[in-house]
Amino acid sequence: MSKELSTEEKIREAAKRVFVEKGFDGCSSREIAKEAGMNVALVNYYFCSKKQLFKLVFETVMEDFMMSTLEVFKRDLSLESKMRIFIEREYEFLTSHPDIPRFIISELARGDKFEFDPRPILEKIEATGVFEELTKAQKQGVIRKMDLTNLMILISANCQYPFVGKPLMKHLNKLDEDQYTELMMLQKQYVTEMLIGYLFIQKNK
Amino acid sequence: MSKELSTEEKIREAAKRVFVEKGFDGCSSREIAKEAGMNVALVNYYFCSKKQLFKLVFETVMEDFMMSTLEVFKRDLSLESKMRIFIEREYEFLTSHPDIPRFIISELARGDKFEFDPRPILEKIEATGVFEELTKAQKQGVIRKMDLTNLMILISANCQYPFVGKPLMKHLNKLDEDQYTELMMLQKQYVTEMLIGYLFIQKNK
DNA sequence: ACCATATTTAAACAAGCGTTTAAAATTTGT
DNA sequence: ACAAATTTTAAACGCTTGTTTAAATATGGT
Repeated sequence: MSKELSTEEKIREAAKRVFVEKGFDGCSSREIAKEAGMNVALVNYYFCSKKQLFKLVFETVMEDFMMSTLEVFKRDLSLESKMRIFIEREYEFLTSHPDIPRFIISELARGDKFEFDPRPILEKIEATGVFEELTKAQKQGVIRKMDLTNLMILISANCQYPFVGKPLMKHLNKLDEDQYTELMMLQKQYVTEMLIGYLFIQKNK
Repeated sequence: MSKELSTEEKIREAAKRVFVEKGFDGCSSREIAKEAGMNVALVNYYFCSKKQLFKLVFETVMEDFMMSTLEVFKRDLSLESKMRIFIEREYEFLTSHPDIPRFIISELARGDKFEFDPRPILEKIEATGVFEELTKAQKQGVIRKMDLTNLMILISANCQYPFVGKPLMKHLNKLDEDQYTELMMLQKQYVTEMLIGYLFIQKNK
């Protein structure tokens, strides 16, 4: 049982659910308190302000999101295997948390709401060794040479967009949840094949 | 001069700017009125309510966004040319309106705020003949066979994500506006090459 | 058992929200 | 030029917002 949550934790978890679903502007302190089954004043008692609670939630969501998939680059595998597993994990994570990247992007877009310092998360990403590995692979002619930012966008686009753009695609194609999940299974395969095919340089000239 | 805008038009244009930038929940009627240089009461005088003004703005933004690029499919060109021009136009449009897809997706995600009927826009899309052309090309073995929704997501991902995810990428890579624009030029080329290479079936076995 | 501390509560605060009102100003038709 | 209709205004409406207060309750150490 996960009943043994403290008041502070209950509020944090409720806030995560509500913030991710509705955004900072789209919900009230009272709604978060209600979701946690607590009094409104407790939000400020434990977290000082709605803004500060949000900042805390945002940072943990951001870290969960980035780290859940990048771990694979610490493993001892070929780059191609890592890439395949990374995409697999990304789709796995996003299937159960499809609204997280949209949340992160939307909130970062209105950055004046809180000051987000990307350095801690950047250091953790760098600690996985992704960047060195990719740079090395480029020098060795294993993968296509391009700015790592372009490469990152290419991969993120094909992993995240199918979930970020889900509301749009569901509206235009009138799909229910099951149909969309099925589409994502296929999408993952197409994306993997396309990205691997494009990024990795074929040896047999 | 574009000074000859009526009060109604001034409010509509101001609302578009503010809504797209901050979202429905992120702004007030008073902010829109101020942006238009008008009295608050005029918003409701001309548009009945904030919600109705939003609905109107959303529909026009949606149509502009979808139609600005799909027109190319009405032209008499090879499918590959159309695809290349489509991607070109998409990057062109999104370079000057980078926040529009994020706006559309974010607002659709919280769909209980207004009832959006996708049928009018869908009919216009179908009138361009894209779907028939793609289906025909699949039957003839010109392009890879897959559900058109998967195909649409594949293309949208690689065109829209670089702009939708701009806040995230700018934060993680500490890029200024000029650097990002430059990256998008390159991104467009990679994406075009990758998509054409993957989707179109090579003839020389 | 008691007291100090920590937690939780209901109530209230000013400020901002979307919207309405009714009067003022302007435009229009004749 | 005048009256009717339209447009614009300032002010107010009731309600919700984030936050604070002070009293009530629960907890823990001695």
